[in-house]
Amino acid sequence: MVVSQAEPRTCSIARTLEVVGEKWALLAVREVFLGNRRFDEMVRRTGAPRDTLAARLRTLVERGIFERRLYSEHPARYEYRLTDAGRELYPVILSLMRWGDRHLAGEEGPPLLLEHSCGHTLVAEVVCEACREPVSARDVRPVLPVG
Amino acid sequence: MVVSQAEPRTCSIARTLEVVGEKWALLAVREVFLGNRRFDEMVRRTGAPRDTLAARLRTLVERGIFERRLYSEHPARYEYRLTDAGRELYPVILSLMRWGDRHLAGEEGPPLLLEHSCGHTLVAEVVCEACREPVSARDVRPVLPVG
DNA sequence: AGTTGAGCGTCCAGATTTCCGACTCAAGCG
DNA sequence: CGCTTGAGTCGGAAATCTGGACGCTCAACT
Repeated sequence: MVVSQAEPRTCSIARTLEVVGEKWALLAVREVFLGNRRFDEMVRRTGAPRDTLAARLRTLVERGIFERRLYSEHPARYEYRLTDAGRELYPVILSLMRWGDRHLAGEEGPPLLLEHSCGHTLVAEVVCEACREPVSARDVRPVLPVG
Repeated sequence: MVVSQAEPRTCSIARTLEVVGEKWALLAVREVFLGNRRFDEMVRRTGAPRDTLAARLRTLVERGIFERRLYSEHPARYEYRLTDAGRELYPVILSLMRWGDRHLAGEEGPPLLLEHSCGHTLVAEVVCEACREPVSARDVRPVLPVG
């Protein structure tokens, strides 16, 4: 009897979204990538409600995306820094940004540019690590891991 | 008077998240990339509540990510297909998946593998379109567009 | 000394979303 | 006829999000 196991898949996409898929989470991550590590600054730049952002930062610290670091004693002040795992979210941020640049930027073009150390404006592209070719959905076939 | 315009930025990341950032949206997109274009199938594979998924599909169609296409008259049945814009979300999906594979897969490894047409298992990497080098956050500097 | 302001939150009440199970409706199957 | 499949809708409970007010500590101004 072949059971067509149609239970919800818990793929890596779903798992990742459980960590950073809540509202405002990725915008908080964006701000830290842009160098704004402080609560008030993040509130201003993201537009998130203070309460919501506070909650989000708490869970992102718990989940190992941010580290809460004391940067001033006395008025005890903390800033949020990316952990290594957090830093590896950069491709996610770049892909989202790229899509928005292409599909949602008005005539004025993208509202933010990134300059790569090679001297060019960064345009992010996803390639296959093995052959270095750009990847499009039609070149890819899903395979169940041997288990 | 220098006004430190700290109003919420509407960057491309925020804009993109407004389109696909709601709960279940990207999982619906994932399913269609995996070839499951039908409502019931998506419900089963994602685990989303039926009504939430129905709402999500509606907005994703409105926003030009999916096309709702009749595949059977009489019992009128529709399936959801990616538009060109939707197909370009592939890098987002791949980046999320990659992060999950690295940081959230248990001992059994990733729950799903992708085979690239080059013959290797796909490992997605983000490179700078200009110099083809892998991009890391520290090689990048934000620049405000001349306006 | 008193006031203002920055920085970093918490608290609360109300609005929105999400969730879940049950239900509908229209075929097609045996 | 009664069961199954496909694609939803409905209603009420639960969770999440929101905006505004408030608290606290310190530093700087008047």
